[in-house]
Amino acid sequence: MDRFVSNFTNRLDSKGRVSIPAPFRAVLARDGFEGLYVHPGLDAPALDAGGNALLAEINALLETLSPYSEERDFLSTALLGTSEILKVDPEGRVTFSDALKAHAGITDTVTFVGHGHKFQVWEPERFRAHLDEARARVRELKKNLGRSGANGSPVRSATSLSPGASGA
Amino acid sequence: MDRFVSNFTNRLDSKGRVSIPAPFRAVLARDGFEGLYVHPGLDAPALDAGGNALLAEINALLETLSPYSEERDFLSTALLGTSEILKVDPEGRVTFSDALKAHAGITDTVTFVGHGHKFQVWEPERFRAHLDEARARVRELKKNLGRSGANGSPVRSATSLSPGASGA
DNA sequence: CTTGATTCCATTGACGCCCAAGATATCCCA
DNA sequence: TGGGATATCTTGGGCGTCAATGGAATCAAG
Repeated sequence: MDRFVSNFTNRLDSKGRVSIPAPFRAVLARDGFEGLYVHPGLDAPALDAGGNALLAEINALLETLSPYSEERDFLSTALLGTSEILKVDPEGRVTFSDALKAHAGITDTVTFVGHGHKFQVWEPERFRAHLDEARARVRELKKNLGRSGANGSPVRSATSLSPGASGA
Repeated sequence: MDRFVSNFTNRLDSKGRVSIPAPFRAVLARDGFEGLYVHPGLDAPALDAGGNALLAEINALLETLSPYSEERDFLSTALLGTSEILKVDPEGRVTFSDALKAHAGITDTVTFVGHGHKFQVWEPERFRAHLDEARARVRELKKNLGRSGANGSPVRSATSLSPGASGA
C-alpha cells in the first residue's frame, strides 16, 4: 500500500526516541524521501508528517498564491518556516524537537494517524477528543449529503458513509 | 459473482483469528486487494470491510474536498485515521484489532453481512437487533411509499436488508 | 576531556506462516 | 435414489520472523 492509513500509539524512550510504525515506514520508503518531513499543524495541536508527497502538496498550495503576496508569505512562514526534517535511525525511530513536542503537547506517548498522503502525530488523549469531534462532524456531513442526494448523483457518497442502510 | 451477499457467522479462535466466509473471500480475490480494508462504522456499532471498491469510494469522497479544509481533515481523521488494513493469512483468516473489536462489541463470535460492494462485521446479537429494527423500518417505509408515491432512493435500503433473498 | 548524539546490539512479545484435523457439503456412481 | 468418496471450509496449534523497546558502545564536537 502506498498511503498512510490506520493509527498506532508508541512510547518515547528515555532518550526521547520513538519508532515510526512499520507500515508508515514502508510508505515512506516507497515515497523515497530521506528522513521525515514534519511541521506543526496549522490549526490543530498536532504534527503533520510525511515525505515527498507532503512536500509536493505544500508547494502546490503555495503556488496557488501569488508570489510576494502577504498570504503567501504568511503561509510560507507557517509551513516551511517551522518545518523540520528529522533523521530516522537504523531502527526506524525519530526524535521530535522540543518545539514540536510543545506544539502537540507530547510527553511520553504519541499516536500516529494516517491521512493518506501524510500522517499526523498526536498526544493520545488529545487525539481521542479530536476523533470524537471528527466523527460527530462527519455524521453531520453525511446527513446533508444524504438529503441532497435526491437530485441524482451524490447518493453514492451518502452510501459510503452509512454503514447500515437505515443508520439504525 | 462480484458482490458481497448473504450473511455468515463464524467464531474467533484462541488467538483472535476468524475466517472470512469463503464466498466473501472469492469476491475479494476478484477485487484484487491485498488484505482486508476495515473501518469502524460511523453510526452503527459495526465494521465496514472490503477491498479496492470500498477504498475507491472513500478516496473519491475525500477528493471532493480541498486539502487543508476543515471538513477534509475531519473526514480523513474519521475514515483513514481509523481504518486498518488487515492481513489475511493463508487460510483466509483475519485478526481484528482491539479498537475494532471494542467498537463493534465483538468478543468470540462475529457475523459477516454482505452489502454489495462492501460487507459489515457485527457482533451476532447486535446484528439480530439491528436487523429487526431495519425490517420494522422498511415496513414503515413501504406504507409511506405506497401512499405518497416514490421519491426515488430508499429502495436501495430494502435491497441491502434482505441478505439471502435478493442479490444471490 | 566531557557531553551529546548516533549507531549497534539484545530482549521481549506479537504476528505471520506452516501444517494438521474435524466437519460439512458436493458429486459421482452403482 | 442411496451411499460412499472427495473436495472445501472452518478451526486448532506450533514455530519462525519481525517490530518495538531498552541499553550499551562508538563517534563527534565543544
